[in-house]
Amino acid sequence: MDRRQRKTREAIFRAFIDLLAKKDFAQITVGEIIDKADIGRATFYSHFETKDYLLKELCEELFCHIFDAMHEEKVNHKHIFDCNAPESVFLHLFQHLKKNDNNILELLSSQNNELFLQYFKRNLGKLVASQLYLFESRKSEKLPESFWISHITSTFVETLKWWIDNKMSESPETITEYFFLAV
Amino acid sequence: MDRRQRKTREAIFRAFIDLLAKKDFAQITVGEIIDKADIGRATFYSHFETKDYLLKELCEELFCHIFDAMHEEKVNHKHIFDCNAPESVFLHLFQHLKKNDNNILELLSSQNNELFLQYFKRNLGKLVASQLYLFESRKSEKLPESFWISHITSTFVETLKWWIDNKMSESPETITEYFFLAV
DNA sequence: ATATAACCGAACAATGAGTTCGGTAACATA
DNA sequence: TATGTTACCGAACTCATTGTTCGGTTATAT
Repeated sequence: MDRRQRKTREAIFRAFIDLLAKKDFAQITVGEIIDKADIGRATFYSHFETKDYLLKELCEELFCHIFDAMHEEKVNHKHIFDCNAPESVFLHLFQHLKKNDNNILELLSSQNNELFLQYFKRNLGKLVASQLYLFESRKSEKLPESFWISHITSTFVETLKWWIDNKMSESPETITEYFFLAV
Repeated sequence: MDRRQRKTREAIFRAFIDLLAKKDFAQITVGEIIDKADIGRATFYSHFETKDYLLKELCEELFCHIFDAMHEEKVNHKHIFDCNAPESVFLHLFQHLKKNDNNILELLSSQNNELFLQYFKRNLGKLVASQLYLFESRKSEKLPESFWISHITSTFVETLKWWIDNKMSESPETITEYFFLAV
């Protein structure tokens, strides 16, 4: 990819995340983004069809970043998905989220987290569904599978929200414990 | 209240709910609302400061409607909040929601339910907090109270969402059972 | 060295938000 | 029934924002 394209794209994302930390998505204008990113108007529209697509691509990038990083750690340490420690997948997720590599936390500030978390939930659901055997219990037998998957996924996201609202003061280990107690 | 004011207000709400059933809140314009409601532009703005306030007032009205109706039933039948049947509060909520008196279900269609449910959750949280003793269990001892309240509230809302997505084909009794199994 | 592709910037039309104002009709009160 | 008040109409208006266009300029790849 052309270095110019890459720099422009990064400048837009940076400006966008900065603005998201301050105000709601709906209130952010394209004018503000291009001013902060210091690029021309036409350039913005040559990169992103609309403001909504910008958000969508940002969410995708963050999401991939989290799961790719998780995947790498998995390969290096080789102790994830250990059947004796089913909670390790989620522990790693919480750990990675706390690292806040790409200012993810700013995106997750209470105003806009709904947007990313919705996206997050849709994809996390697939992971949960594929790892459902980890959650077998007395409860799961009495509930429809789709309800059960949806409940686990939602509980993860709600746990994450609670953690963020609490300034992430607890350790990832503690949060993982809360998650498995709740679910 | 002046009959003219009441009629105008109702026409606006009606048009707004109709539109919400078809498209996302962000895509609805004031122009569409006043066309459908068949009123003047200035009239709209004399009733509602902005489109956002219209949504806020609609949510408040729906929310009050649900809880007021619940309150009446409570007075008439006198068997809610029976300590032997802690689930009855939530059963009544599910029952009332299924009745769909004011086209609530259209507002809760998957596109926009996030908005109302957020509002719903904020207020339901207070109810849960005041009735927390109903949920005492092995789990609750090990979790911070604020986490526990937030989890119960979220699980209720997520259960409701799942029910709506499933066309509300289950009975309120079954859903109440699912809710108490999950939480 | 040269062709290509990205960027600039300035202008443009189109849309929607929210306001203003003079005229009309419905309401409450006496 | 007469009168003053208040809500509504409708049409025009300003303003902010969106998304597009185009000719000129600069960075990049080969």
